[in-house]
Amino acid sequence: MSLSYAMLGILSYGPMTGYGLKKVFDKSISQVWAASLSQIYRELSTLEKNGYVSSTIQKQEDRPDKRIYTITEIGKDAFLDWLGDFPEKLVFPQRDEFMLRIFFGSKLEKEEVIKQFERFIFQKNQYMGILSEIEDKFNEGGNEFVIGSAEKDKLFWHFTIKRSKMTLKTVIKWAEECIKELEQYDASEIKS
Amino acid sequence: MSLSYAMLGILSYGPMTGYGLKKVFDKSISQVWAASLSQIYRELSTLEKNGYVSSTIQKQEDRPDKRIYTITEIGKDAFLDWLGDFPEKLVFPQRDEFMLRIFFGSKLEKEEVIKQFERFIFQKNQYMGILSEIEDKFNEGGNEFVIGSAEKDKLFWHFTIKRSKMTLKTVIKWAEECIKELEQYDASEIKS
DNA sequence: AGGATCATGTAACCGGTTACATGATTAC
DNA sequence: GTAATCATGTAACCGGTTACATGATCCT
Repeated sequence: MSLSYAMLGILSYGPMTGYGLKKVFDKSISQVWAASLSQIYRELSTLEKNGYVSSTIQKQEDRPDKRIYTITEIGKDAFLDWLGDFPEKLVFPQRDEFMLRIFFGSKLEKEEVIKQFERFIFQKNQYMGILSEIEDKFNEGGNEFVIGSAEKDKLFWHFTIKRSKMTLKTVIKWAEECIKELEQYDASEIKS
Repeated sequence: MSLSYAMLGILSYGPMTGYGLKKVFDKSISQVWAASLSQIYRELSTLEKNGYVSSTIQKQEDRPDKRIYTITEIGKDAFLDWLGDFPEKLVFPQRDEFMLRIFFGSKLEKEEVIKQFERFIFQKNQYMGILSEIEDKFNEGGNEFVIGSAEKDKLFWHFTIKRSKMTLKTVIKWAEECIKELEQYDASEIKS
């Protein structure tokens, strides 16, 4: 399962609590793999049951006790096996609710569809801004929760952000062109 | 649930069997929303239970009997409601196994990573070819299972294909640039 | 002879989401 | 005072995947 390998990958940089893992997900990997806290805790207990991680409890007086997880040798091996074993086929699941609605767009008024394309563009632009901020902080070296401070780690992290930005730019362009095509189509309809 | 609306959307073009729905999914909507047969049958029975579709059995001698589903007025209303009610936030789930591996790419040999990028490019190019074929057939007007033969239906179908092609082109470019950056990084490493 | 197509379903499993439960401390 | 942060979990639900079951006809 991918979630478990994502977690093992993070733990390969150092021991951490479940709560800490969640932060790393949110601040860096979530671009690529998202996880909820309940999922993380559930998965940690099965990882421990299978011997991929071990845990120790650290008592704290002012805060709740921490359960700190450490990756085992077996866990490291499993992670590296998974990493080296790229899947033969990369069938990315195609389920996009926005696209599904566009597919049936002929059943809506043209104005309504254009409004939705514009909303789409607005939100994608917004997300582009957020991404740029994340990237800036990262380049300044500020973000403590981006694991791996080595230059090579940063290169790969940059690759993931780069892909998000490139595809964002593309889908925005796509939506703009769709609006144009819709308007042209409409104009030709009225003439004929 | 999106699957049910996808099915209602297809049935709004005309009555169909579960098996027929599967074909429409595979030949056109699967770009945007995929479905398996077992899912379709399960969903059809709940749709019928809730009064969104009704069914009649058509006896056949040489083939198994057909259960033909027809969308009801309630079903049509529900579909149009859903279609008009675009979601406020389009948070597309970010879970991509390939990207997850790239994220941890610093733990692999450079050559290994490049090999994976090249495999990625190869497969995306292959898929681009398939898409173009689908598009050509569609433009010739050949594909019987693309629902809705009206010009306006075609326009929206074209939008979905267009998006797939544009994003494919972009991710291929992304992977090519990553390879270049990896090689440049490696060269600078050796010098220093 | 063997696989694809037509045609319908059931059951188990797996992983992601949401809700529930608890409770102190700190920052605005 | 109230929201966020720290910290850990459990339970139910929901939807997607995989496997199982059946069986005729058509194409190579």
